[in-house]
Amino acid sequence: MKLSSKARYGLKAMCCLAERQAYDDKVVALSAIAEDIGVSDKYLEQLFSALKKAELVASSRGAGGGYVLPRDAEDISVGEILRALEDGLVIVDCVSGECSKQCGNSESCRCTTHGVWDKLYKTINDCLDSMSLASVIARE
Amino acid sequence: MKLSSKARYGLKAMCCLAERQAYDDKVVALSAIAEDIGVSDKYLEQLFSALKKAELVASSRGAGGGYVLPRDAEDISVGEILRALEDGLVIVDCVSGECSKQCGNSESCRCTTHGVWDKLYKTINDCLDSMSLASVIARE
DNA sequence: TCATTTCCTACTAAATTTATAGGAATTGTA
DNA sequence: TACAATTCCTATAAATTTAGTAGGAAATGA
Repeated sequence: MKLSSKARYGLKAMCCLAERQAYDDKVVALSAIAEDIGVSDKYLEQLFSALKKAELVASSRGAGGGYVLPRDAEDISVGEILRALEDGLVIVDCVSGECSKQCGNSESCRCTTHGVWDKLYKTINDCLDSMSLASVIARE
Repeated sequence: MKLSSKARYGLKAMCCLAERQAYDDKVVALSAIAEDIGVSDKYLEQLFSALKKAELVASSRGAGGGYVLPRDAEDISVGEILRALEDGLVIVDCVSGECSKQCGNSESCRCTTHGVWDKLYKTINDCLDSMSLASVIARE
C-alpha cells in the first residue's frame, strides 16, 4: 500500500509547475522542475509523458518550449494526477464483476472481501478527488 | 498502491476462521484455513505469525491445537487486520514531522504535499476501522 | 544551422514481494 | 514413552515491480 515515487514526485512536480506558472505565466521547462524537486530530467520526462497522456499538462516542443497546465489549478484534482501516475489507483486486481476468475475460492470460504476493497477504492478516490491542485499549493 | 497478497489472503483467512469458529466453536487448524482459501500452509503460517503478534488471533500448539479469535468478530476491525499485515498501512515513508529529513526539497518547491498524504492516510484508516470482521462475513 | 526542448523506447539495477523449505518446540493421545 | 499433529522460527530462492539511466529522434525558435 505504499505510494510509488512516481506518484510522490509527480504530485510535487505538478505543484511546482502550478506555482511557477502562477508566478510568471509562461511555459515551464521540465529541467527547471526537475531541479526544483531534485530528480533527473530523464526520470521526470517519463512522469510527464503519463501526465500528458491524461491531459493534465500541455506542452510545446523546441527551443523555448515547456509545459503548462491546460486548466486552472482549481479544476485539477489530486485524484486525477495520481490515477494518471499510479495505474488508475487500483488497489486489488480483482474487481467486483470478475471474482470467480481471479479468486478461485473453495465453497467453504466464499470471497466476501470484495465489498471491503470496493469501499476502500471508492473512499480513496473520493478523498483525493476532493482536493484540488490549487488547494495543495495554498497550504504553506 | 496495490494491496499485498498478505493483506488479501490475510483478510480472507480471518473471515474463514471467524466463519468456522462460529459454526462449531472450536480451535481451527491452520491447514484447514489454508486449504479453504487455496494457499500453502507454510505461507499462511507467516501471515498468522503477524496476526498473532498483533493479538488478532490466539493459538494453542500441539495435537488438536489451532487458532481462535481472541475477541468477538464484531470487535475486530478490518483496519487492525490490515495494519498488522501491511506494515501499519503507511502510504509514504515521510510523515508530517520529519519532512526536512526525508524530502530534501529546494527552496523554490516546498513540500506542500504532506497534507495530502496525511489526509489520505487518515481517510484510509477511518474507512477500514469502520468495518468489522463480523460485517464482512455477514454480506453474502 | 544550431541550441533547446519535448518525445519515444529500451534496458539495467535495486528493492520488494511472494513463496518454499527445513526443522525446532509443544501437546494430546494411544 | 512414543508418536502424530500442530504451532513457531529462520533462512533463502524465485518472481515481480519499481526506480532510475541512457541514447537518440523529432520539433521549434533564433
